[in-house]
Amino acid sequence: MEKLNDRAGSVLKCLVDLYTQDGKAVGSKAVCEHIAEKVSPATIRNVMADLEEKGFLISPHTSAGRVPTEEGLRYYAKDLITLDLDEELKTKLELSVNNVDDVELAIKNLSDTIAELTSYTGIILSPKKDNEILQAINFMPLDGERVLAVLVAKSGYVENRIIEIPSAIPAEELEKAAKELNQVVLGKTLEQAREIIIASLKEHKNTLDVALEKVLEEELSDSKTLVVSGQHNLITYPEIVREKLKDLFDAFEEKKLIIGLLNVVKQAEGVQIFIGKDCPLEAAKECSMITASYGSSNSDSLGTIGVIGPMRMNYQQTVSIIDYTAKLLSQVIDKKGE
Amino acid sequence: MEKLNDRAGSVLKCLVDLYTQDGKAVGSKAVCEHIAEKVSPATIRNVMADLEEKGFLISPHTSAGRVPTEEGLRYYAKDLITLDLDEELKTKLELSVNNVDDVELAIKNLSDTIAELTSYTGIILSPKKDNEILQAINFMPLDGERVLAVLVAKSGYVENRIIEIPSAIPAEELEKAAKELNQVVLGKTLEQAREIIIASLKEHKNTLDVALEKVLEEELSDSKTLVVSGQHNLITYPEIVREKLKDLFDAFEEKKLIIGLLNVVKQAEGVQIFIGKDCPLEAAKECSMITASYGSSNSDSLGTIGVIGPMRMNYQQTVSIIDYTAKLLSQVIDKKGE
DNA sequence: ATTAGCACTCTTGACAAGTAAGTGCTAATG
DNA sequence: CATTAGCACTTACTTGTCAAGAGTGCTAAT
Repeated sequence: MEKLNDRAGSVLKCLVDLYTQDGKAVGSKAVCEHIAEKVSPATIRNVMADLEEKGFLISPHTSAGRVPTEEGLRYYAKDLITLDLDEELKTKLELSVNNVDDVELAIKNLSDTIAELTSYTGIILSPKKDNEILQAINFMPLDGERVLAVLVAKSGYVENRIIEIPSAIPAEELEKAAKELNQVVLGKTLEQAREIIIASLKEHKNTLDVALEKVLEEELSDSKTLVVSGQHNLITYPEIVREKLKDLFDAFEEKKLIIGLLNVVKQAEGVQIFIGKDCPLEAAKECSMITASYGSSNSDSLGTIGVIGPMRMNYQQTVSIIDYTAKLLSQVIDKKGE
Repeated sequence: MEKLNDRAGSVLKCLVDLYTQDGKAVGSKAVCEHIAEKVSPATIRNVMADLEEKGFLISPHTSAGRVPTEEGLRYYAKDLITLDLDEELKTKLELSVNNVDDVELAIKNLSDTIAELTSYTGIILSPKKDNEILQAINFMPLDGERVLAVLVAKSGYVENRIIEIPSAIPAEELEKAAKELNQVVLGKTLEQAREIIIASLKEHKNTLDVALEKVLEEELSDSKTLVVSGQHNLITYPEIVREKLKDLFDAFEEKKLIIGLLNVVKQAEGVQIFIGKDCPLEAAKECSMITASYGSSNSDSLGTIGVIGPMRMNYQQTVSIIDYTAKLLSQVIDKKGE
């Protein structure tokens, strides 16, 4: 993609900034009034004609000013914004994870805050639990045929499963089993723990281990959760027609869809920007999506954080927020992992 | 409210049925074509004029047919529908709680199914946990300053809390405490358990009890949860303007609002119908809401189940569904309580 | 009591004319 | 030579008018 000269850049930036405010086409006069350079509307018009030539702008009709194309927005988002976040916003983001030592809760809070700050929809995919470090494991007998298994990870994440067992196991037996298991499995990741249990299982057939293996398996298969905040914000943007809105909300409900999508996305480093048809989610083909990966620096267990909003998004601010939040969340997780 | 004669009733019923299909005003000819009685449009017109006189109908303008007023809908919902549910729908509802012995999950499934069957928004407020029967209680030491308390209720409901304790407590001590507590507290309701613990606390100051009391208190204050399903269905109805839609979604997000509202509502027995301005929720003043209480027959621990949809709702079917579901859910809970 | 017929009212869509907004082009300017 | 003022041109938006269509209320006939 060729580089625009300074003036063309300023005009495009100014036009996009104006356009994103209300989604209406903007004319040369309006740009002239808001641009730093002291030039006349006629000059702006010449530049705008060039930009249209290049495919960055388009006029809905001859007397309607111009609207950035997806291509134009892409150039804008790539080359014309600077990462720079208001101190106030930084503080708000930090506050939402302050004194929170449960990662799940931190994620929920951040997602909410992102939605609030951007007025778009915040989504956070939590990282796989495979690499969570087991801190404690315990069994509680409930009745003859059911045992509650409690797994606590170092991150504060707690999971319980009720396990059906074929025959009653006395409480002492259970305690012994738990203690033995603790010896072997503590400090390992869930993934490692699983392997160990499966191995030990092969040696001496133990009813409890069979059951526990099942627990861990479920754990791993269902190991990602998605938090979505502020969906209702999208209702505000009239250019998202009701039908598309419905599709989007359906997608949010059908979390699997989004999880799949974010898995595709998470490979890359840094902030990724998807504009219009770039969006890997069918329902968002007329929206934009900004994502970033986060995660502990010493593990490959990554999650993804993102925002979905209208195509006329405030890219500058949103990208900054996503960038900052991804780093913040990584810190939170790092701190827990210590 | 005076009673309408048979013919007026038929006309009102037929008109409302037609109206609810697409929300357009309906004329005498349309009614004539769908009503069982063999009468001419002119006759229908006379009846409609009467109904308008009584305040049940209104014409948007002289040549537009008629639309039921809120009053008209109220009469319709009260006197002109019969509780009668398709076997197929019954089966679908039953299937969604079949083989589900976790009450929380049953509630979620039912809410989803209601939303799916009605195309409106399903809401279920779960009953207070006060009357849940404790089946087991246990403590797991995590590190020097934190203990995980696990409470299991007979219903399968599990709650964990991480408790911060001022000074380390040895594992044996914890086990002993748990065992003692189990002796005293098992089989009691959460509410009773709380009282017992507070009492025992007064006798011998025990660090653990202090912490545990806090757990139970949180439990009680935050003892209701709200499940909302199929919000996106409301997007379909164009008469719900975007602004109202936003208000509604805001309300769903702000669950407290709805919880408060459903608390107000739950006094009554049987199905309650709120039409338009009857709705106790500000954002739903132009919608309708149908609710019913449910709960174990041998306790006063009630929850509420409901649907929010457009004013031109299929009252007949929706009321039947809510009625049936409330009974179904009560059964599920009764069965668990055994 | 019911109904056919008809005049009346009001919305809707189409069309025309006038207005406003914004453009592209040309010629003048520093 | 880049910039700009000026102007003709294009197009959407608005307003007004008109005809068609839908539905009503009323009256007179059955």
